[in-house]
Amino acid sequence: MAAARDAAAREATDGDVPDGEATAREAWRAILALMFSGEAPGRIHAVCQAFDLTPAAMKILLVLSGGPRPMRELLETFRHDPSYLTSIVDLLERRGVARREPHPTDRRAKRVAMTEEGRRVLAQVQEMLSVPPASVQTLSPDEQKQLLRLLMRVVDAEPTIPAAMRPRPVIPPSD
Amino acid sequence: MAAARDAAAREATDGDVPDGEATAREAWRAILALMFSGEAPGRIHAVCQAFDLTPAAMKILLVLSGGPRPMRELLETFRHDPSYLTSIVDLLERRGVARREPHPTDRRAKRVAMTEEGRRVLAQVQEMLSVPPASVQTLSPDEQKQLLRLLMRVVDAEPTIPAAMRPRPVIPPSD
DNA sequence: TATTGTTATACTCTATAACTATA
DNA sequence: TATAGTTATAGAGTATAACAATA
Repeated sequence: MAAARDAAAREATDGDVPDGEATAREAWRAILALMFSGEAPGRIHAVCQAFDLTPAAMKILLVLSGGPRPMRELLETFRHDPSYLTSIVDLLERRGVARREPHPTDRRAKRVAMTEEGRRVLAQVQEMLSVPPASVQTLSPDEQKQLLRLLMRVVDAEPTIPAAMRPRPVIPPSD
Repeated sequence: MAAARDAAAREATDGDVPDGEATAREAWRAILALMFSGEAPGRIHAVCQAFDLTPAAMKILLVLSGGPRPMRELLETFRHDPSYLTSIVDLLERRGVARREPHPTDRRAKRVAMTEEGRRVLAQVQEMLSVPPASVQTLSPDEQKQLLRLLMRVVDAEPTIPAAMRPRPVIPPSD
């Protein structure tokens, strides 16, 4: 822990960061700023409240949209404590959005599957979360397309992002 | 609360969203995905642990970089409960990164100011947070510049983002 | 013996209610 | 009487330790 801090201190004091990395860093800082301070934190909070789910439970729900998952796999994905995952799945079951089912081959294990109610809730959660902050509309339609194109490339390079969370290309209206 | 859910349900079921908004929405979803599931959550957690600060305390520190702030103003900015702000400032004082000082004109009020140690810690925190996920390097240097340019425009349109969190333009090396 | 998951418990983060001091 | 901030306390959210069942 002290080691990490020392490394940071070293880099923070001498300013000769390669230029290529500097651009990526500033872009990343922009993304952090948008998530940390704009309308985002309040809205995520509001969505969780509206559906009586914790942020952790909501993220699990997003992953379950891809199909039933053994608890073991969810643990690897989220790096939670096993007992905490138990409580999250308990909550999801109480809300009726997911249920435990026996693992087909390993009788020790259980799988977690999304219910029909879960699909309905997920659709609404995603709808509420997806509303962009007004500041994005500062960009022209063309610039917005540019931004989406670049961000999709970045997201595509992140293997751990569940399919339901990935942006989809916008198809121009057919009429 | 039920009203918000109903509105979401309505939008989630009929798919005729205006195309311009659809692009902004997908771009925003990409940003959410990067923050929710990539390397980001673990790293934010790690930084807070490394400096023994809570996420809330770290955000206050970022704001204080702009100068001393009355607690009242911090409450407006973060919409926390007053008693919770008290405990956050207590923590910042215990860590030696900020201190309370009397308000110059209103003897009821107090201002919170960053210490020299606070400036050192802030520099290291920002250094650690600013490391972009590897996926950003998927983009060419030119594309990274494009991305930064677009994101800076969006961030500039968000008035509540503190100066210390805003991305800075990358100046090409002078040699 | 190792692995999957649960129970019981404790710790951290955040909010609510009642209070003190100043305006 | 209203406002700035604190204390005491309660409630979520998350982790640690000991355990039961299956492999």
